[in-house]
Amino acid sequence: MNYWLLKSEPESFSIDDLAGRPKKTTAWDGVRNYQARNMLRDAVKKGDFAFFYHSSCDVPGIAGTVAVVKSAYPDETAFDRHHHHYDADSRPSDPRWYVIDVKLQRKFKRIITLDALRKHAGGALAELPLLRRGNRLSVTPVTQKEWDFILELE
DNA sequence: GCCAACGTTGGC
DNA sequence: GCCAACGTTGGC
Repeated sequence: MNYWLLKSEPESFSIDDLAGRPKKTTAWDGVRNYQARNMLRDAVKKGDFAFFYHSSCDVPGIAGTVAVVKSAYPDETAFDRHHHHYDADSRPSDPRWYVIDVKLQRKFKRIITLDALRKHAGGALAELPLLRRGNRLSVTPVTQKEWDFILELE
């Protein structure tokens, strides 16, 4: 079992949007970066957990946790020519992009802000990819120790 | 809106 | 394979 951090811009999809979905579950679609795709496809598995991170917003930070309820399968938004995430080079016979299904586990009472996380950039969270310079990946791994530590910050 | 830090594209 | 130009991410 592994832990992850998933980024989303709350203006397009927030933790409250997830809470409003049937069964509080959604396909995590729209990942269009190969490194992130590889992790989604090959490493993230049903039974894993992930932080739901709000990026590019007033208060960037971790808004809650989700459970991975389905391992990778093809991202159908890539096949829909009218969809914002359409990719003509991804075909059903040879899909290029993948999704996982996630279910809301817990929304934090208060967001664990990027600022709060940064306070530990020299210590317990020194290796957290999110805090590394220039990090832009929307799917990154979190160790068990980091996971436990961050939960204590709520 | 700015800009750093990437990733991708395409000419050569 | 190199690398300049361009696009995207995301914090500020």
